[in-house]
Amino acid sequence: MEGYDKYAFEPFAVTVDLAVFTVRAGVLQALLIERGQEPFAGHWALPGGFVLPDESAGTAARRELAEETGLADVSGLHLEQLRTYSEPDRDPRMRVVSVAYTALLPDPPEPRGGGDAASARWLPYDGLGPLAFDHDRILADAHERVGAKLEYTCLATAFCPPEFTLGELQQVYETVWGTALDRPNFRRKVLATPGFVEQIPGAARLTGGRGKPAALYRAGDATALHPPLMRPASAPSPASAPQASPSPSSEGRSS
Amino acid sequence: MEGYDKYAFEPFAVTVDLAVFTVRAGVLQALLIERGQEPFAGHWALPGGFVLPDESAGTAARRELAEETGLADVSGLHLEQLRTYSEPDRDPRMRVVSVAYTALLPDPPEPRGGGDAASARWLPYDGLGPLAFDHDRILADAHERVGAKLEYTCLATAFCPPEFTLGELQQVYETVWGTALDRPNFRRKVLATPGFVEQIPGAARLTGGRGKPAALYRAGDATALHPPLMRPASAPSPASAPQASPSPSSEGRSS
DNA sequence: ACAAAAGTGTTGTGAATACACCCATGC
DNA sequence: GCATGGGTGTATTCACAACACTTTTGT
Repeated sequence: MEGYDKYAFEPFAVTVDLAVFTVRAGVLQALLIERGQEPFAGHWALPGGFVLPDESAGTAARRELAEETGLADVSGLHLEQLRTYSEPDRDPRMRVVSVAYTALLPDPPEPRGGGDAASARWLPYDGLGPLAFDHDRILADAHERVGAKLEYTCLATAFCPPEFTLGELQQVYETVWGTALDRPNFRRKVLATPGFVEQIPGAARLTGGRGKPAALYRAGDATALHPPLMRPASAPSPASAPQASPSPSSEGRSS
Repeated sequence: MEGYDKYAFEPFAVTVDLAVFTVRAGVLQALLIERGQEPFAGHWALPGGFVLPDESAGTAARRELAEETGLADVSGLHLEQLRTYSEPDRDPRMRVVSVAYTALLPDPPEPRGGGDAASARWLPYDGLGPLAFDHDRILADAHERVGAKLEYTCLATAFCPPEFTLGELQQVYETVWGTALDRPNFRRKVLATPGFVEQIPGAARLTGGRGKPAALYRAGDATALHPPLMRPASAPSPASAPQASPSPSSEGRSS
């Protein structure tokens, strides 16, 4: 490995895989595509695709997100690099190194993207069967990361439409964490954090059809939560985040 | 991008870059190598190298770490994936996608690795001149990440030798964060977290040559800090961690 | 009237801060 | 003795959890 002979090695393919989440009706859902061909024909897989020669992985991820969701404007969506999966045997066909990204969207349209996706669908995160490649692990890593970031960032608003109620924001937390939160305390905490949300003066909206109309809020410009909004100590908590060595990994091609 | 023609695209090189930190005498230091050839001849760069065809990026990172530090046993060291840098123009020679790793070590030997490193040295993190490629950014990202993880994990012990005093542990925090901490409170916080450290019964050691001998501790088996040990609100705090799009990136070849 | 959902108030407990103070050692 | 660093105690402040209660809507 001295010089820079481009063809010194078997080439590596570099791809992106997308773990796209949304919260709909109190259920955490992930965007998945059904594979039409081997390997893993018939299995669900994460959307993704090759990084093109002149784009960065981040650019490729946003391009794939647009193709896969069919959304016209994907520029405002939250998209964040998760980690890279590079086990040599991730993909039986060839050596594929995949940079995984996590995306969060509000009120998703049914996909059927304009892109090449065979059949893209939103499926509930809980109770997913085994996915193709190591996509189970990627999706689980993404879920863990999103759950953790809700604690110390204002990320939750990325799941919400431009105008939302505090109840809806709370439901994001409860859905991602899988725990119930105390409404008065949640409310105080959110409002006490400057820049997390800003109230829209006159606006209000009914949420469940019944009950008092709720005030509407917009996402603020803050990005961090100080102090954090910690989830109640319940689960044994994975806690030791992504390690270096033991990282299975795989990738999915959508086209 | 339909099939799987291995040579459909200009090949991507996949490399690892290492941001290796240590704390010596209250100074945060990074392991860097001096580049002997263009591009960036004479500049300092992160150690790193190609991922070989049959190894994962994590395996490659640990191999490079051993080569670069010259340490016989590198298996116990903390090594963790940071993120991947993939801007198309990172390296002027060809398309290089680099998976960056962060490593932490205690009381480092002077490098001069058995490896191929031209001239590897520990340099103080503060006041580093511009590094080769986008290694400035990688190193800054790594520093930010380590600082953040000290808050909510037991990572600090990775900077310490097998037996250490609480004063030394505190110095790790102070050095990485660049802030002073209250000793009594730090002590209570650490001891109140079960599994963070465990005292070695009879042992004690002088630290500064003067003063009362300090009790010795070993790293415990805990991995998370609940509740976290937050750094005093001071710096504007980058807070919004790695985003997707704006990620310059580069790589360094050591051989 | 009742249910459902938003919103407010209060109170007790625990944690973090900011100190003051004592102990052991080298010089 | 004094400087240096380890170790203990304590009071104030702050944040949070828990829960009772009021308000506004639809049925």
